[in-house]
Amino acid sequence: MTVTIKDVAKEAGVSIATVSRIINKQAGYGKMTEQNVLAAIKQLGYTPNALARGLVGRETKTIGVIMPKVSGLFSAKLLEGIDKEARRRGFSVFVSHTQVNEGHALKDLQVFREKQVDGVIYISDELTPPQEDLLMDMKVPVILVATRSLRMNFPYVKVDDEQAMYDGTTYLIDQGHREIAFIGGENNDAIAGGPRDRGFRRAMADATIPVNELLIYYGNYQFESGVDGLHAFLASGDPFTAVATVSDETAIGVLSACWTAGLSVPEDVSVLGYDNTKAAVMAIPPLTTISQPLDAMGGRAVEQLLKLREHEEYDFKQTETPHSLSTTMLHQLKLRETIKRINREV
Amino acid sequence: MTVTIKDVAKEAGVSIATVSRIINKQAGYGKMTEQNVLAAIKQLGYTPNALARGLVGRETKTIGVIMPKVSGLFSAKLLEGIDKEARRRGFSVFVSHTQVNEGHALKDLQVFREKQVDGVIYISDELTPPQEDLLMDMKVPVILVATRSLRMNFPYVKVDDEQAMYDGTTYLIDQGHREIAFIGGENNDAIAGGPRDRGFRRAMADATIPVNELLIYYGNYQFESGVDGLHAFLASGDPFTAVATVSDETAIGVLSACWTAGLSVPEDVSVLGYDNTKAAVMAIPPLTTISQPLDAMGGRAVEQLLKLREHEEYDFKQTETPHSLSTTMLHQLKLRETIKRINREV
DNA sequence: CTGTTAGCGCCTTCAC
DNA sequence: GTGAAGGCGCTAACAG
Repeated sequence: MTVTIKDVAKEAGVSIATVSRIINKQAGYGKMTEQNVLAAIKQLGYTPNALARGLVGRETKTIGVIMPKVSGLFSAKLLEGIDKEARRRGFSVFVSHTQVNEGHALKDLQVFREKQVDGVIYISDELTPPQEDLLMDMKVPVILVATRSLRMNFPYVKVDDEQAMYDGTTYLIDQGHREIAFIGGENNDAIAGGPRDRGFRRAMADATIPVNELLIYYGNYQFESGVDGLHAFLASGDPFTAVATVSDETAIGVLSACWTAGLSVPEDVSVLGYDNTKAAVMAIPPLTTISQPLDAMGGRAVEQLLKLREHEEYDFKQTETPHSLSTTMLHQLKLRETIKRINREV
Repeated sequence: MTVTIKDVAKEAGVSIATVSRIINKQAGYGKMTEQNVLAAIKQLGYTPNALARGLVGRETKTIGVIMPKVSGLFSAKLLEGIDKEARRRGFSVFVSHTQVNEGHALKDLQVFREKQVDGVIYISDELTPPQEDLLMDMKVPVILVATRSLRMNFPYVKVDDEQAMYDGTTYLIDQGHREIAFIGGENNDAIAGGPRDRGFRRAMADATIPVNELLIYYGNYQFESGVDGLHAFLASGDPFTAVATVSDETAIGVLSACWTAGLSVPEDVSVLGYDNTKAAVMAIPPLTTISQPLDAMGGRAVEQLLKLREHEEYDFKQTETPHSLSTTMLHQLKLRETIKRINREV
């Protein structure tokens, strides 16, 4: 049915071993035979079978990516970086857009294992113990992006979330804001939510501004969290001049809710985002946000992943220090138009 | 190194055939042996090797998806539908977010072929002849989403773009608008751009409103097209009260440019989007748009794909009528807040 | 009910 | 330089 290496061999009048060598550009054959074989290949329309190749060769040139379906834009940007670098290196990418359900990620990892991916990139969610165990069991390189593992020492690629949030909040304070509301991450998770929460609080503390717990809301990084958060703040009756958030989408939710409530941004309330996805530039007004170099992070992730693979390092037992291949990328405050300076009368 | 079916067989004291049967839930073995084998599997931590399986079984339980990196939100919604249905049926999804470059899609198809995907879903872009040829050559089922092939008879899943745009435009007209600008698709492509362009023009014609070519702009479905388009219209000096677009992102670009220009929506200008992605609800003001049931379309695509596979129909020569598995989904006008009624004085 | 035996398409020693 | 042969892990007929 389908044309195989054997057909090519016959057509070219050589053995399959020779064909294999030529396909894989290994040395050991004459210029002439090469011509013949190449001709036969073209003539027959031969395509190598990656399954057979992977079966014997023990590499599939495939890397698996697990990412929660948080924000389309967040994923897109990250994926872009991953995809580009993977492609450059001749790898394909299997993405599992883990849906709502928590169980899926584990199942997807299992599928990755069965499909023999050469490595996995795990994005932005907290790893559960079963996942960690499975990952260790798979004996493949693993890179975490925008997240960390508490129990294992998987190398990660991320920004310093606490510092980033600290810087963002400090900027707000420097602009004269004192009553600052904050919309945090899911259950204030230990991974991204926790550090950002701490960053916010530390900045407030350093400026000796007490934080008003009524102006703190924990959401899930989505648009809805932004609108719900703003409503909660409004309902509290306590005044605030700014709201800092943990994602652009959430910030846009705030923008939207403000608009609905007749509050104008930044005149009535300033808003700070996080991520610097395309949504930030599309927002009205354009969103001032803490920028994560998402595409670079994606590229870096595959780079480190392959490095890990070269070293055949598939063991990630917990240690004191972070894995040597871990990378902390630089965040940056991206000034746009949602934060206004407040002149306080003394 | 890795544990195989053979190890399990030895551990359980049976033959590999029996193990295989049990794994695949085929009939023919005793309760007892099943217990033993299952125990051995668990004990050894055995996982089937999908490559070996695919090599012999001639199915990989994998479907390949090609989609241009147009809009993160557009893709996300569609992918959600695809992913969910595929998962439900035990399939994995390989997505190729075809980047900027046109050459990539063909290369990715080639990779799909080598990896022996069981079918491919091709989204939202015009197929090039080489792609069509390759697809035919691959002998796998193919479904087109939000696009069509001119030369081949691949079944598609889409909305009636012309009618949808006609309806949207007509709505604008019914609301009293006459000077309506239009931002179309890339080069006015034959696939989505063409029909939408025609739909717009037909609606105008039916209302006996001449279209002002200065108020027509062809972009690429992105945010930037919206801002550029609006600027072009403004520069023309000709008055307009509404702008119809071919994507939500473009519409949001218009919103943004209006905001910058000090025009308020919908008071000064009404705006119509297309797609009804999440961006539409996040927009300020929330965007009135033509809704494509993206998630349903995605689900439908895999459904039809697998149906094709059952029938072993891999031949898509051009015919008079569309393929019987083609589906036209219903579009719908999603009224929100970017279109205002105009009362014209007579 | 269960084991034996062929391959699936390819790569990789090992001879020649 | 090139060919023959032995698997990679698994499924699918055949035999029992």
